[in-house]
Amino acid sequence: MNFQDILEEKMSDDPLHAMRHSCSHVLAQAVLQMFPEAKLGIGPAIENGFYYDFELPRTLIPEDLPLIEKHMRKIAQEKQLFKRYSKPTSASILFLKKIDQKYKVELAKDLKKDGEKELSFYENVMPDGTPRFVDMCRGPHVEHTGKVGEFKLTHAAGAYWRGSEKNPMLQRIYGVCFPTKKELDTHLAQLEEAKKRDHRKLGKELELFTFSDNVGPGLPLWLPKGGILIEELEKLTKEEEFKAGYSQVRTPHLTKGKLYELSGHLKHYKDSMYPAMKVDDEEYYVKPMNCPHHHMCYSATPKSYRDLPLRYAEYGTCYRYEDSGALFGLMRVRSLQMNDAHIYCSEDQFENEFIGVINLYLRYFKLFGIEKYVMRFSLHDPAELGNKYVDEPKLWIKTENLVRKAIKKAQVPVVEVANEAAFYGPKIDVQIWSAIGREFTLATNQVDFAVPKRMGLYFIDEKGKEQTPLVIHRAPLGTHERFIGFLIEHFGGAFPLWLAPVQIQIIPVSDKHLSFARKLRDDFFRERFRVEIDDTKEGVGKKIRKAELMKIPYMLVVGDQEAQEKKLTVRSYKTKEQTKHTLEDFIEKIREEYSLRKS
RNA sequence: GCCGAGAUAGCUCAGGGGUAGAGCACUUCCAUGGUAAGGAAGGGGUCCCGGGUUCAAUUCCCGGUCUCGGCUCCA
Repeated sequence: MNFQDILEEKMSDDPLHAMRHSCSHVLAQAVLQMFPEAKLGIGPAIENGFYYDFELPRTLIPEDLPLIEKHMRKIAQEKQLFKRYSKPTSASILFLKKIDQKYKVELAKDLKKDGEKELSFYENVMPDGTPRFVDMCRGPHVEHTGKVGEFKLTHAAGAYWRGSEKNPMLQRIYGVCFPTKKELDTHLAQLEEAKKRDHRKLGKELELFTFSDNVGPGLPLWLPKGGILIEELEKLTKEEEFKAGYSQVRTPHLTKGKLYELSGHLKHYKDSMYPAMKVDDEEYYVKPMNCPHHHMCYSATPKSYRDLPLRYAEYGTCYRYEDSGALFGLMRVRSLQMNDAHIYCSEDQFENEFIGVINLYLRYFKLFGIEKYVMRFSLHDPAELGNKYVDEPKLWIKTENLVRKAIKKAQVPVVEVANEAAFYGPKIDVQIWSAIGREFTLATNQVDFAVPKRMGLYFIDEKGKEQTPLVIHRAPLGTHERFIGFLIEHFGGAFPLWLAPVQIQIIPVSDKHLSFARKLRDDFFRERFRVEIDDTKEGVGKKIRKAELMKIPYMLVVGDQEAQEKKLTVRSYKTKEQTKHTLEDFIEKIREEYSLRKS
């Protein structure tokens, strides 16, 4: 269950919800007018609009959508009443029989099986009583089709019936819907704005990363400017982890398959791993995760309870063979560098450690100004024990309660969601949305009560007895790929000074001022600032424009004036204002701005 | 992986069964400039790849690759 579904549940008593859902009925009716043999799937309201799934005699083409919209507008004008019945009227039965709605029949049977006593039907009838459309539906609906608001069909796409890839694929039509034209237009304009922030577009424009057909899908190549983002993030996390008592380990990208047989990953993960390579009669894999490697670091030497908690961190590079259709810019890739760490602790230490991790998350999010996220407490599903999850029913409950207690103590709001856990334990996932509205897990904080035991990890307790440690897997900054993808959109490409690949652009007024510019650049280099000189033979205006497009925080125009006055003319990307500073003052100012990172 | 759409210059895109187009970028020359595009000239293409149809395919058809919109899956 993703946040979209959660939202939908929350929305169901919202008047907007009834309007959008009613709009989906209008869509269904319109589609039936165009394709009388269409089979209806489901048509819920979603955030900002609605969709409806259909089985159609032919594939929709983009030109179909305006035609369907036209039918919809006519239906809206007709002000057909929405009438609720606990069973379909005779007119509706006729209607239903004629079109043999097999998906609706399947739904009705399942609802009955689930103990739903009474199904409800919504009929659309003309003001004179002529029936036009009927749908089995829980409702609620607006009074008549004239009240379905302002809508626009946005796109069509395939979608499995009832979300299962075992089922046939239906055609889904998406639309947006708002009470007024103005709100609709505002929303559409916002979508356009969001496209400008799309990390795939900005990543290209700002020369942060690229993909190459010669390298492969989902394998991003970080260009120098993107490399700086990576360097800066790693600097930050290493400082934070140092302060929080982590130590850094380094592990190879490869391992014998044996390791994953031992850990249990092979059973649960094989499909999303690159296939094994055979070397010296041994199967080797590229690692899809770092945990088993770290566990081998743990077990390298005997551990005492005095050693715990032990925190092993590594920006580990992993490879996952994700479905080709799932790849999406930097947000879903096949090679990823994870802000990983594993905390080995006793049960008594667990709560403190877990809360420590949550607080680290919150500190990072505050630093980046990340406000729109949801913490999802991902639980197991008892029905999937022994299959998707390790078969330890009692340990699941126990561990989930441990986490629940820690969450309560940390006072962070979470949404509990079943059947989202890792195979080895419950987790807290931080859900965020990309500029175009797709949901992703940005960061994750997991508890593992199973793998350490399987792999024979232990420590000697106070009584000299062997005990299995709990392991917390944590990745507050997720992976470089997804986190930077998110940051690009979050900042719209205009990074704060400490992250900006180029912090200062020096703009000489003419060639005469190049040597002055170079001397200045060296002054900034000494202070470890990232500076570039625009030494092209362009006018100042053009150079400013280029620096603005690259969203560089500070631009220094240097010419005769600056040389004479011994002052710098500074243009700020943020304020677009020009100010004058001595070199010393300016360095002091940007140093201060830099220090905000540490707050 | 599944359903659908797309791929033309470094980038953004137009075009179309018979010498391939624009803007920006790039190179050179002129201009030596003051806060979002100075002027001129020039170079640049396997029209994604492989097959088929055709006198002729970048264009039409089939297959593949990659990207995109979704579904499924997931950091």
